[in-house]
Amino acid sequence: MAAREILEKDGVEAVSMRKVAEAVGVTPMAIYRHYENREALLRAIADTCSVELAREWEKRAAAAGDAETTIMAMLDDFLDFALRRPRLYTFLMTDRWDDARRFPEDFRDAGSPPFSQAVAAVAAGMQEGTLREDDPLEVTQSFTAQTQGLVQLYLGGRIGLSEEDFRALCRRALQRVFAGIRA
Amino acid sequence: MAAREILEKDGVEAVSMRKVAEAVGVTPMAIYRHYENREALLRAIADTCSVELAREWEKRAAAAGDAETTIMAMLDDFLDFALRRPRLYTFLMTDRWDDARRFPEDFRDAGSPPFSQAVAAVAAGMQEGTLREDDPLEVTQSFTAQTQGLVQLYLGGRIGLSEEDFRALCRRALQRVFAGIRA
DNA sequence: CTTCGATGTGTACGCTGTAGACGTGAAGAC
DNA sequence: GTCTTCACGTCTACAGCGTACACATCGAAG
Repeated sequence: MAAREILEKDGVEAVSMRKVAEAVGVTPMAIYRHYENREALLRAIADTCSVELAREWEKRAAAAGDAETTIMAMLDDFLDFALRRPRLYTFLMTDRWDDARRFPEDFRDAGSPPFSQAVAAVAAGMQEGTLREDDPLEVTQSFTAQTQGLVQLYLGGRIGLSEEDFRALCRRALQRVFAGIRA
Repeated sequence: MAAREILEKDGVEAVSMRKVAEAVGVTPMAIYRHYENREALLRAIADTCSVELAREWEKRAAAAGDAETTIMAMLDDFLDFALRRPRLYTFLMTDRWDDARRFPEDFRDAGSPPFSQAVAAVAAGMQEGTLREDDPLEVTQSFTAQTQGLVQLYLGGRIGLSEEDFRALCRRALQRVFAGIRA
């Protein structure tokens, strides 16, 4: 998939049928034999990447430790992805999808693998008593949304910190969710 | 500013020089006498809207109550804006700006009025003892990022809830930040 | 009256997604 | 062997985009 390389390098808006066609060595219209339109092409890329990403993350899911430790490790994985492949991240996470996976239904089962793993960690934490009894799905979403918000700000150029400082900021923010901010 | 109406109705990508020109009753190139290019035009819209928004929010800033109450009220204001004018919200908050305001420097002073008000509320909460002593800026960012993340998911069609349910979800998420999730 | 700057128009170029007509070669039916 | 079909590709064309550039208009200042 040559289109995916263009995407990772220059962002979605750079993925034009003509450029993809040239990269593949074919005329632009030939692509339409395989994808209904540009949107469908982009979606195919998104699906492929999601699966890949899920497989990457699954490997480290079986780490030992309590829920908080596991979740902190997941944060690092997530930031690795977001900061090393920002174009792909933006494409997968923040661009508008008309039929994207939806919370809560699609996340109940294996809809979004990384998210499911986080939910599992949270549920385990509640079982082992290190996390307060609550809806695991919502709790997970509470802090994943926070990280996504921070990453979005960072990638949007709105946080003037070095990558390292930003990662530390994310960790502190997440820790506040664990600890609460109320006195 | 006719461009702004197009933006609110159909989103940034619908704001073309030709459409704006037609709406104003002028040829596309005439716009270039007033704005260097499309980017500059968009930025002018963004600036105007930011100022308007800041003025709207300032009105309700002088509410009584403790920090938590004040912040919860601000959440409602924020969601009002995000849900009633989603195109404008996305444009102002999530689209990439090359020289957007940056955290933390630009937010230290009056860089972002609504954000500053939230920071003030947090600082007040720490002073009055209802919030744990911490960096007010970072604490504020911790929960504003969460809300922005949730809104982004919602506007991206990734949360299949009614507006009312979504608002409730945001409130619960924010309350978890106050209380913490740790047992 | 002339000059000048601000403001507009008209035309054109290169980019985009994609519709529609056409070619072409391999697979299966008779 | 011939004929049909179909997947796959090309070529051309159109409407839309941002915008560079040349030119027109017009009120004010000299």
